Amino acid sequence: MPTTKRPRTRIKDLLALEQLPVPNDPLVVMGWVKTVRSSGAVAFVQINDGSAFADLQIVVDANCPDYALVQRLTTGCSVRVTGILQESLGRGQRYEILADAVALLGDADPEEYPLQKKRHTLEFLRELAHLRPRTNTFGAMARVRNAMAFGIHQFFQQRGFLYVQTPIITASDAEGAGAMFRVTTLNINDPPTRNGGIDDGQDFFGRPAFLTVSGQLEAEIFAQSMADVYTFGPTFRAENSNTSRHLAEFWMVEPEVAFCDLDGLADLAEDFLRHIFAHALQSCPDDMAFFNRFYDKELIATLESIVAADFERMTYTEAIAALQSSGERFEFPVEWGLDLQSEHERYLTERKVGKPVIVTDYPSSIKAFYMRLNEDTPAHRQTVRAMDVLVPRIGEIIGGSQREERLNILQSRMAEAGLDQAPYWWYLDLRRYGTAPHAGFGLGFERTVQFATGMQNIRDVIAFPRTPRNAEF
RNA sequence: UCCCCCGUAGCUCAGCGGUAGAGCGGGCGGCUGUUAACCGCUAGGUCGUAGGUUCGAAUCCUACCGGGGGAGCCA
Repeated sequence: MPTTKRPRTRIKDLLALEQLPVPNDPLVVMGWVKTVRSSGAVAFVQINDGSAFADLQIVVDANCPDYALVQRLTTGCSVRVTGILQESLGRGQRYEILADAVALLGDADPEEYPLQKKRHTLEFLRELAHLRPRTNTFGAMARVRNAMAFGIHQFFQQRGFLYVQTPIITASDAEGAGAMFRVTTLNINDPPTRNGGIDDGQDFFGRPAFLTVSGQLEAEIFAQSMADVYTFGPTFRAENSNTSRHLAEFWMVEPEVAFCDLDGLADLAEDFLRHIFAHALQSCPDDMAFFNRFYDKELIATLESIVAADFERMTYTEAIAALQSSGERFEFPVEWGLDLQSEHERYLTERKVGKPVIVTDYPSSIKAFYMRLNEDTPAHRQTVRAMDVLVPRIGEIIGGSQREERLNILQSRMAEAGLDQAPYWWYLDLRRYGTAPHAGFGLGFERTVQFATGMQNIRDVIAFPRTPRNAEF
């Protein structure tokens, strides 16, 4: 087998060339075969290396010593190709490679290889999480997801935010944000007992430990010293949720900002979403065009309008009034004090205003203890400085609040919620020593990728989805 | 967790009480600077699993398993 010292050229870089290179020396490209069209005179092999949405067409004529080999290539094989870049004689692509040599790196038995050169259902591909990145959809998804993750860091870094890594294993519970996964080294078949129960003192940490449901409380610690911080990492919910919008393991972005109130936080959330959508559109135009064509014809227009326009803002009280006067018939009741249901959120963002909506100042009774209590509200209509960012089709994409920085009010709110203050001693200390106004939000990364790609099911925007009874890969 | 729908060839589906079908994909052959090429031939199935009803079950009933959609919870 011939070898070469020449480095591999990425398909993306070849296709981006303004003109043919001078001198036009032989290049080496490597990738996986998408499709082969062969004949008695000439064969065409389309390969993809993941660097770009587009495939590269390899032309192999009878002069090529590997012509016979190419006749046997099938979808899924990996190959190394040496050849000259030329303007394509056919339509459908600008450049192609005229092959001098083709080497088979890895075979893929066509009788067994499950991916065909045609569309598969997303449900089928979920069973093939190890091969689906080779498809157009999941290659595009991987690149857009990567671009959005980069855009998130870029947004915060440009604004001087500090990226902090909060723990994945935690002993605290962020106010029952959801059922938690227990982490233990105890022998679950024969755990040590004490006083009739499991002796947690003998567990690894000397106490019960869990996978985190949120990095918020730890991010607040850093906001109370570094002022502008964000986290971006995995979080875990052991809820038995079987929907197209929930995962047991998902990634969350959580900025936490000192000396910031809810209005400032809403501004930040709006700028943030606009930045990452603009970044996805700008850095992955081919992938976004693909999603627009095959998954949501309105996708690019919707994202561009979000990038261009201000979000609508209304208070919870205004939202309730709007719902009550809408003339719509809702399945769930609309009444001040009740939480907004999915159907209500979707009405507001899809029908009422037709763009993202930020709803603020929810009743304190339906929100978490750490959200800042509004002054000047009647006792029976107490509200907190909370906000939800609602977007069409997904519903809630961001939830956040200004935090309660006043120690006495925070303590009374915890008491109302029936929370034991002892485990939160450090959280309360932040209010005892140099407390400062601050605010933060959480953004579900997969839901944001869902929104940006038009993918209907959250299991198709993460490489290895974790859902109830599903952790194969 | 609740409600509804669906499990038939490698994939996508039809068949809905009476001898298991199509398209695509695969194999073989042909043809062509082709574009998820095209043309011909061909192989391929314990009809999700286990019970039940029936002379007879892919088809009707029950349970379980798996998948999907919606709801709740939320991000």
